[in-house]
Amino acid sequence: MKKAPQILDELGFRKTEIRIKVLEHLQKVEKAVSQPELEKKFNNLADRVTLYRILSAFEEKGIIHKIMDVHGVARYAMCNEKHCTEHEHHDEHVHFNCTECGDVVCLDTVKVPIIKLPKDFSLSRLNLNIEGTCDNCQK
Amino acid sequence: MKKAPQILDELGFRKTEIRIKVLEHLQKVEKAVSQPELEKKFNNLADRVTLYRILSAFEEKGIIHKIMDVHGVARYAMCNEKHCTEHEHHDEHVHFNCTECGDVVCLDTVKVPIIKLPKDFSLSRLNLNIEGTCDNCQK
DNA sequence: AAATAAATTGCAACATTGTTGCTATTATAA
DNA sequence: TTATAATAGCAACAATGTTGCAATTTATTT
Ligand SMILES: [Mn+2]
Ligand SMILES: [Mn+2]
Ligand SMILES: [Zn+2]
Ligand SMILES: [Zn+2]
Repeated sequence: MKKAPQILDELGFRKTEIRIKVLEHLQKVEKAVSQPELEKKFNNLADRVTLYRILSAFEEKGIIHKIMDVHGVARYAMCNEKHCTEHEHHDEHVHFNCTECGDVVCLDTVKVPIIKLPKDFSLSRLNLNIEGTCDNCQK
Repeated sequence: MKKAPQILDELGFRKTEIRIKVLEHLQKVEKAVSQPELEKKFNNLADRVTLYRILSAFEEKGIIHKIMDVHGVARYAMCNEKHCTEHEHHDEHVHFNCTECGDVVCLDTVKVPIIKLPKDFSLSRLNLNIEGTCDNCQK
C-alpha cells in the first residue's frame, strides 16, 4: 500500500500533520469513519471544520468515498476499487453497520446485485446499508 | 383503504386535526415523507415537535415505517406489507430517491435480493437506497 | 352537561452534524 | 529568504432531531 505522504504529494496536497494522520488512519482501520469519530481520535490536533474539509478534499480526488450510514451520518472509507475518480465513485458493495460496536465497514467482496427497476426509472447511484452483528461482535 | 380517523381510533390515538391530516397525507401521496416536508405542508397547523412525535407514534404502532434517505434525513411511509407490527417492520424493498424532484418512494414491487454475508456476520435489517431519475422526471 | 383523566400539543432549550466567510498560519516553490 | 497558495482556525449559522414541562384538548365517566 502506498504511503500516506506520497499519496498527498501526488494529489497536490500539502503534507500537514493532520492530513497525514487522517489518511494513515483511514488506511489502517479499513472502516468507514465519520468526522465525529476523527474528532474524538485527533482531539486537539485539528478543528472540526478542518476535518470536514479534509474529508471533502480527499473525496473530491477520488481516494475516499462517502456514504450515509444507518443513522444518517456521513462516513468515509478508502476506495479500493481502482477506478474511482473525482467525479465517478464505484461503491457497489454492501455497507455493514454493526449494531453492537457501531462500526461501519465496506464489504468489498459482497457486491450489490443488479436491480431491475420499473419502466422509466433510471439509476445513477446506490447504497445498501445492512444492519446486524459484525464478526467481531458475534457471540 | 381504511379511513384515517378509523385507523387512529383502532390504535387508541385521538382524532385530532393534525393527526388525521398527516395520516391522510401519507395515505394519499404514497411517498416517504420527512418532517421538514410536513412542516412546509401543514405550516401553522402544528409545531415541529408535534410532527416528530406524531411520526414516532405512528411508527411504533407499525402503520408507517422509517427510512433514512440519501441525505441522511428520516422519512416515513405507509406500511403496505401486512405483517408490520410495533417491533417488526418489514421493509425489504428498494427506496428510490429522485435526484430531480427530491421525492423518495418505496418501490414495493422491487424486493432486495437475499444477500449472502461473510461468515460471522448476521443481518437484522437493511435499506437499499437507489438514486436516479423517477418516472415523473424522465425526459 | 360538567367533571375527570389521560393524551396531545406548544414552547423553550438543547444536542449533533454540517456549512460558510473570513483571517491567520504554514508548507512549499521560487 | 521571500513570496504565494494552500491549509487551518474561529465564529457564526443552518438543519434535523430530542427532551422537559406546562397548557390545552379529547374522550370518558359521573
Ligand atoms: Mn464503500
Ligand atoms: Mn419502504
Ligand atoms: Zn461489531
Ligand atoms: Zn423525480
